[in-house]
Amino acid sequence: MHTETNCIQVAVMVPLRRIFSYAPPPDTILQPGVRVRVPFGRGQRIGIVIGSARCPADIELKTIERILDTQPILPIALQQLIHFGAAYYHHPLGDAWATALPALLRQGRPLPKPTPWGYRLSASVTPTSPRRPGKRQQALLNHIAKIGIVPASDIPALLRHTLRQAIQRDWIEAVAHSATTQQGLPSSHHLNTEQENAVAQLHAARGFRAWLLEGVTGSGKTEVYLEAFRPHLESGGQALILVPEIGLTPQLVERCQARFGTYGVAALHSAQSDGERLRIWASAAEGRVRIIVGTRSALFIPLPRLAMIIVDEEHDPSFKQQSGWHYSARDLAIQRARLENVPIVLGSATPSLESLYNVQSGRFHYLTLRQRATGAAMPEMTIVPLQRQNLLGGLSPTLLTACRETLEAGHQVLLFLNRRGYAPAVLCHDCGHVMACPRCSASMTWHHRQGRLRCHHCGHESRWPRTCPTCGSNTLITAGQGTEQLEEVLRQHFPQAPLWRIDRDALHGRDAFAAAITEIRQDRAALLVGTQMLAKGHHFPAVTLVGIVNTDQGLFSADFRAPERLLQTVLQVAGRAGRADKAGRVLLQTHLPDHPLLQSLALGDYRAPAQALLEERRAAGLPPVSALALLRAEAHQRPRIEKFLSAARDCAPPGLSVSGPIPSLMERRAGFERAELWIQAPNRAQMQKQLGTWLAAVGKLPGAKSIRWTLDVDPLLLS
DNA sequence: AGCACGCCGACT
DNA sequence: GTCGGCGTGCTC
Repeated sequence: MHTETNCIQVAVMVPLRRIFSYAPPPDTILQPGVRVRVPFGRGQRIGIVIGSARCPADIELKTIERILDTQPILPIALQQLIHFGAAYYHHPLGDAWATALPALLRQGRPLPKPTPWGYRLSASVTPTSPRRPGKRQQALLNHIAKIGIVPASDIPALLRHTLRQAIQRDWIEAVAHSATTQQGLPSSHHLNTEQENAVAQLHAARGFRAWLLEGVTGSGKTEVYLEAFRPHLESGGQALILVPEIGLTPQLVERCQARFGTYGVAALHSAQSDGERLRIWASAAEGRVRIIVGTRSALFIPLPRLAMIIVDEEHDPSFKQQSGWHYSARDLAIQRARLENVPIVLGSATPSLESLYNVQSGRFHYLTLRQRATGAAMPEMTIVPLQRQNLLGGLSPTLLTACRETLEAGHQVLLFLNRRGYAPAVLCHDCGHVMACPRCSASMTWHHRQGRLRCHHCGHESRWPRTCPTCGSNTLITAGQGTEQLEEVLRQHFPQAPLWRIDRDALHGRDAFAAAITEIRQDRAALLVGTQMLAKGHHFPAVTLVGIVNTDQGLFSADFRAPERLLQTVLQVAGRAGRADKAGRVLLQTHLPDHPLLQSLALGDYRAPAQALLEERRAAGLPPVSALALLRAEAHQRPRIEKFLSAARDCAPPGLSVSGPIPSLMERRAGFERAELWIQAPNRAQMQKQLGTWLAAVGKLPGAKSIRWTLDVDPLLLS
């Protein structure tokens, strides 16, 4: 005779692929999605109630220590999204929950009390406080007087103290909820026919539907997003915009604010403090903020009246989390849209091959903007062959001449080089020994200003070696160019031209970047040198010449996605340039002028070369045509990872094609030897179905505990 | 992930 | 003779 009792299943916030059962506290009802504090090991942990089950009464269970929420912390659709994402990427559920929640909630802190929707000037004509407003308070009062009712979300964290004082002194009063019937401001631009068509189709959408909005740079995609929101916002809905990096798209936030500020607009990103993020999170959950612009993690923000999701620059690899839970915010956003039954728009000038493939297979609907809304012509692309040219710091005479002409015409030049530092390598001129990182299989980068050799992969630093460690020679030289060297060469060559270097080393913090952008916008002749940072978000109207300094970097990478990224990066950088009255041109420096990809790219079109790459992927059986996952392993001794991965390969189910172990692209990183298995399947569904049971077996393999291993489903960057 | 238990090298 | 290295095992 077996007796059974009720037990509560809890996803504990530890990276363990299992659920734990607890005895419920007496006289309680626990809904799924409620946070609990549970005894775990010799300490306590936060967990999420997943459900309840019948357990044999003779198993001794610990009891839930404390219930932290009266209501589920996330609505059911988001709970389902986390469960789907944990299952799809085969990540421990508790850890997926931990990733999805703001830090303070993950730590068990209470939800903040609902704050007022907004503030207005107090009705009392004679303030009870005898004190006069201070400088800051007066500024705040003036601001509120001008706007009428200011949403709480529009008041910067800096002014919260000022605000609290002003409320205490009865100058300002809280408004409980959006009593405003205000509408967004009308669009300041007329939409062109293409934009109108796109907006009309989006307005007509009901329920879930995924769109790819392919619009050349400058075609006014943002305008389409904003106008697509309008009716939803007017009927009380909320919108979510995901962007790759918020620091690079402040204009998007500003434009939302300018047009729909009365509805409540907030940005969510990692530069904010935990407290700030939680406040914004809570105000979105309460419906006080109606538009959220955020990076990857904003995907999980609760929006009770969600009406539409946008993923801007959907091709950008930063939507894929590279550590911990390896999820793609873009792909999960589609799942969220499906679960919440709302339309989703993926926008890009250079869509990912994944999205193009989804359009071709009918999963996505397609919208296109071919004209630049500004009326500016697309820049003209020219291939600059480098063979047998005299290069000055990696710059050809053709590019230097073009720079001079552009500066003399009073315009700006943008030189793109995706390499920080002075030189990517230092080597011995006598014996060829390369100064390598002792902990990684990579060369050390020379940083001239700091006078340090630095490894860009693990942060290891050393000084310039006095002599070659192999042959003792003292003739050590740099090889190759980075942005720091480009800056030096250009300053010598064009001493009177203002020069801006835009990379992570030259600019510390968001403010430095914003300040540089403001200066650059001053519209005088100048040289801009930069990395990836220059390629995203900002438009530089005075730039009429773009130089791609090292095009070939993207042609030699062992990452099968490198050509796709090269294509996207070049066209994105090219799109930064020019405006209606100043035609732009782009020079592509290459040692392979006849390369078909470059030939095709030089026509300035994305679709033809992208389609060619897609056909190559199809022929090679690579994503997006098939499904791919990587089982990566790291350990100090190479034989151990090889033994582990071989054993894993040998227990794989027949439905998965597993190859390897092969050394990772970077064989050693931060002192760890690295290798991987490539797992391929005809499609994602089949992959997903078979990975689960296999992974359970892999976890039980000898060595599985002493080797660091991770599964990356739909890997985006090989490393 | 933490944290404890458990066997082999250089130190008070 | 101990302190401590990290291999392995467990967490309801």
